[in-house]
Amino acid sequence: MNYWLFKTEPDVFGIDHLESRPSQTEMWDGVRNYQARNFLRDQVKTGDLLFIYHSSCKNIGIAGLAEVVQEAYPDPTQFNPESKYYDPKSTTENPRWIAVDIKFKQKFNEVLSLKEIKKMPQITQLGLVKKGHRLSIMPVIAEEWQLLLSKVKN
DNA sequence: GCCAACGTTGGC
DNA sequence: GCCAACGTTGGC
Repeated sequence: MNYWLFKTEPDVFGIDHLESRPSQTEMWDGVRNYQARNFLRDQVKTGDLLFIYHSSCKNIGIAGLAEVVQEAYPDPTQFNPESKYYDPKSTTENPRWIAVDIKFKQKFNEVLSLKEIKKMPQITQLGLVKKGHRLSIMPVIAEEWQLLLSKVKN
């Protein structure tokens, strides 16, 4: 089993939206970056756990926990001309983009802020603390996952 | 709103 | 296949 961090803008879709969805489950679509796509396609598996990370907002950081309940399938938005994620070069025979379904597990009482995470000397692998860190889907190694979880105030 | 750091595109 | 131009991301 693997651990992940999924980025999202809470003004658009955050941990609260996920919690209030039917079955607290949502299709994670719209990923249009090849590296992130490859993670979704090849490594994100049903049963994996992930942090929901809020970016581009007032309270930046890890806001909660979710679980992958359906692994890789073709992202339907790529075939929909009405969607802003429409990709005319993608075909049903050879879909370019991948979605997964995730289910809400927990909302943290306090967001574990990026500032705090950057202050943790043991966190060295996590993409968030690296330069650039623009991936919207990134792996979290088990040691760092446990450490981050232990810092969550609940 | 600024701007650095990336990713993508397209001419050659 | 190179690389300049352009677009996007995302913290600040």
